[in-house]
Amino acid sequence: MAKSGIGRRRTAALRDHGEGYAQRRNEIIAAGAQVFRDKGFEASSLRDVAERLGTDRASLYYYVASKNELFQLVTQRAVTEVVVAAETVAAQEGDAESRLRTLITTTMEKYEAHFPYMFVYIQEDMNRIHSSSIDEVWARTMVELGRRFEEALMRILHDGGRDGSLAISHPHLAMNVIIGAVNWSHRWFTPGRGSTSKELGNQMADMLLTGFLARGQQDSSSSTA
Amino acid sequence: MAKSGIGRRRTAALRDHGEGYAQRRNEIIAAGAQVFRDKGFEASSLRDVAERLGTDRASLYYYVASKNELFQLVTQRAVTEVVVAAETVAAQEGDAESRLRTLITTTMEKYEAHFPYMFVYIQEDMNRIHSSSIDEVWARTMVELGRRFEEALMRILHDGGRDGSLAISHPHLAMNVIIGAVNWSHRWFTPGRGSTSKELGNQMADMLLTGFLARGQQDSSSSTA
DNA sequence: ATCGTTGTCAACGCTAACGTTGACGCCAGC
DNA sequence: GCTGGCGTCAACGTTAGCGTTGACAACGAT
Repeated sequence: MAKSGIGRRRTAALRDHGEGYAQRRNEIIAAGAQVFRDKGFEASSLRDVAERLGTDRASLYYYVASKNELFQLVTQRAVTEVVVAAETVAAQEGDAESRLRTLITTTMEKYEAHFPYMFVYIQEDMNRIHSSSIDEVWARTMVELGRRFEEALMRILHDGGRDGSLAISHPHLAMNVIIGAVNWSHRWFTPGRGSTSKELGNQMADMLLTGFLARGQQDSSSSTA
Repeated sequence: MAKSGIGRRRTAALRDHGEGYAQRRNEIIAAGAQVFRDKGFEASSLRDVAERLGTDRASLYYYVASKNELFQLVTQRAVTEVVVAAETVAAQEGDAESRLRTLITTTMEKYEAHFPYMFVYIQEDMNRIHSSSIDEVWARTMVELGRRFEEALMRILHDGGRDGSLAISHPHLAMNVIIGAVNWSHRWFTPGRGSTSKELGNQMADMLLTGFLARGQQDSSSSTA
């Protein structure tokens, strides 16, 4: 609110986007992402971010208005991109099976490409943000993006029923299982260590599509209780 | 450390476990669980807990030494119980398929029985606790429990390869997919709303065992990249 | 009746984080 | 060489949480 001193200068510098200014700003965003990923939003302080860059906390305010804004800058692009990609896949031609596979691999690849930005977002439960210190308006936007991702996935699952490529008795639960499997990667996936996102995505798709049951059995105690 | 005043009295009251004392303490633990679940550990303050109980923050210290201890009390029993249950299932007789199903349903049932205690634990990433304010020794214990759960699951998956009931090309990834699907429930499952944990567990097991692919197809672009 | 225990709470000191201010050294362009 | 913006940083005021202290009112046991 107080457009005083540093606030003015930041706004100005941002407007006439100086050459190296944007670059330094990106360094700060990257450092912020790492800190947020390590400690979570609430436990992170701008002091941590400054230390990681070997600079002073106050210097950050020349580039960023607040911890909240930094969080937004960290997540904004990555999340939007993932959601748009998902919607694109959902709207593609082709049977639902292959679109589901593509959605999973594409999402994993995006998680890798936007590492660790995406995981910062996944870690925070944007649904409970009203009781957190994250900016509320921003949180609503994020929740909305999450909803759109779910919608894209649901569309594929429903299409699968129609085109006969998928057999899904409980679509909403299926959605949560898929999202859970994919998003839980924030606890174990580190780009560069082990398989690539593409490999992992395909293997995950295999598992989710064909199941763990060895072929040549038809069992299934199954169903409700 | 400072065994002064209130600390002494708390220790004493705890030792000669007064009748209503334990009960009031449990109320506080329950309230703590709710607050932790709503806001996450870091964002929660003892002030929040006190307010939820309509009492004063300082009163809590008569029952609980610190926010850290409260967190431990909230998670301790639930997590231990889930892990022990998982190990029991893993050690049971029977083919791997049915044990895997049982592990999933049992876990979901425990999540329901220990709601919201278990979700408080799942929400926090105990692996990054060294950079959080949660007690480090305690965190290690929790990490160890998580490892034991994974171990139990891995045992079942391996057995499935031997007894021929499961076909799993990438066991470790399969483990992460299953755990992800199950644990992600902390974002969408509320006991009493919708299906029961037993129903959900069985449906999830169906999905993971048989996959989403409609039968009568054998496709699979499959595998690595 | 009185005394001690029990549960509570107002108040304190301390720490850490936030966002702001004002000024400093430095290099670029004139 | 002078001047002006640029990036930095020491220092400030403020807020919020922590854990502690000391006392008070209620009540049960003696």
